[in-house]
Amino acid sequence: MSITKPSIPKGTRDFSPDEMNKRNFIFDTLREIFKKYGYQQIETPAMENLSTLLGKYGEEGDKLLFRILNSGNFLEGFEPDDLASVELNQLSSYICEKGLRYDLTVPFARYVVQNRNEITFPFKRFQIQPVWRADRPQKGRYREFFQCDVDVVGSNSLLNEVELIQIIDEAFNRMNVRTVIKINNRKILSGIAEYIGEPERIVDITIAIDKLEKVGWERVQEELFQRGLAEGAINELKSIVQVLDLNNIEKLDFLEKVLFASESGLTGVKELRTLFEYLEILSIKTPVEIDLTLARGLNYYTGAIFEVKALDVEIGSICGGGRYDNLTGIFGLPDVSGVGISFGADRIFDVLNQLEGYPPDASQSTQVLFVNFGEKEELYCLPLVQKLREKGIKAELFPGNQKMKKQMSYADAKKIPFVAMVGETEMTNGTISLKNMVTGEQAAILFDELILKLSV
RNA sequence: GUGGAUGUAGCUCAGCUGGUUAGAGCGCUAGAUUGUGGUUCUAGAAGUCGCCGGUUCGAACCCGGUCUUUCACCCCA
Repeated sequence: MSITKPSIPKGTRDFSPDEMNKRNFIFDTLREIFKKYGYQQIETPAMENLSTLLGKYGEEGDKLLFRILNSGNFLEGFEPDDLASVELNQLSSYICEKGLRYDLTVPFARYVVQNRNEITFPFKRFQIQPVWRADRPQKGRYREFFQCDVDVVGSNSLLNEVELIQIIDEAFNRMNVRTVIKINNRKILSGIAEYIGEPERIVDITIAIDKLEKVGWERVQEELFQRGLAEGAINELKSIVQVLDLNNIEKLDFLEKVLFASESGLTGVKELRTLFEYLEILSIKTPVEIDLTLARGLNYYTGAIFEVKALDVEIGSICGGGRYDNLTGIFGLPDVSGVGISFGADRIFDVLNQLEGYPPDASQSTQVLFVNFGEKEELYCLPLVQKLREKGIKAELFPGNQKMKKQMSYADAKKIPFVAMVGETEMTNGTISLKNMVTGEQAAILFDELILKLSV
């Protein structure tokens, strides 16, 4: 067997202890907040049956699914000729029956339907797990990344939308990331599609206007035309979408007038009005703005659509979600409405890295290292270290009687703030020589003093 | 899936129009300092120049392919 250069698959990453400290800061913060609002954690398997996954994310999504080759002789019954003639896609459906999860929402829907008899509705759940997409990696985009989902299913109340905005607000404030929450409503988009006389083309319309901010109206117009929309409809669309300068209430007033003939459009406007009424009595620090160009890729949103953008870093959205009225319907449980958002932990990680917005102690691990001077000293220090740990102090005894220099360097490399030295002299005196690794000061103190010094 | 860039020591990068033993800084190891890290000084180890093939007397350098990383498009956290 030849030695191969160690490597990891495209689009995946290792995380060092230092990076894990930072990532855990994100996960811990989110988990704590989710729990505070009454959400319960679940996990689902990394792999799902392909039948659960396929067709849920559109044609594009199917292509990006990682498929898992069946074990055993998966080619049994195939002749070489068959392999040459059969379509690649078809072939994979014969030899793969499992795939890696693509997001957390669809597995959650599956979970809800499968466990509907055990679940008390409304069901508030959160889920922090990796997902996989066979996408081509680029900036802020990985093949393996973590999503942190919070959803409520089984409740139509707009209170849920409000609560999710509160969660977003609190989360990014705690993480010191300045953001803006963009919000839209699928019903308004439907209303607009009705208004311009193209009610069937809502998907084409939303995909095109989603790019407005990025490429400008000219290009959007072109794309709409290519997608076969009538010129008159495009012009009417323009007059509606380009109300960017208005504030939220003005936008709603405007839409209410324009969409008077569309029942769904008016419902959407009303929903947003209610939402803003609630938001007003809560002190939300993050700006929330209505963005009619916000459409998002997934087709299953039916009401509110959210997206959160970092203000100080160019990285796309770091959190997104919306309401989906009938997600569980495809698994045989109709009329269960859900609303949820997903925090993109890896992008938040990238943002925090660029802003250096971690709390200063986020990388500190061990508080005190005991230098190992030999066998007698080991026996003397071991119980001391144990006592410190019982007090909740992170302590370690260097494994092995290595050169002092080596042991000190170890403490230095690990950024351990204190080194305790107990040799013959200290054992006789019953003291500990404690060195502060930041200031370089050193003093002989008693063990009880050490405990006091390290307890916070 | 389409198009562009990239790959040289553990890391960040030099390396002239192709020319003989491929360099630096940081890091690492050892010593100065056998109970003191981080600073300083001295010495040392370390590279199939991503991989495969081609052109050439000669390739890190030119050409083709392939893989990696990265940027944009599509799409998306």
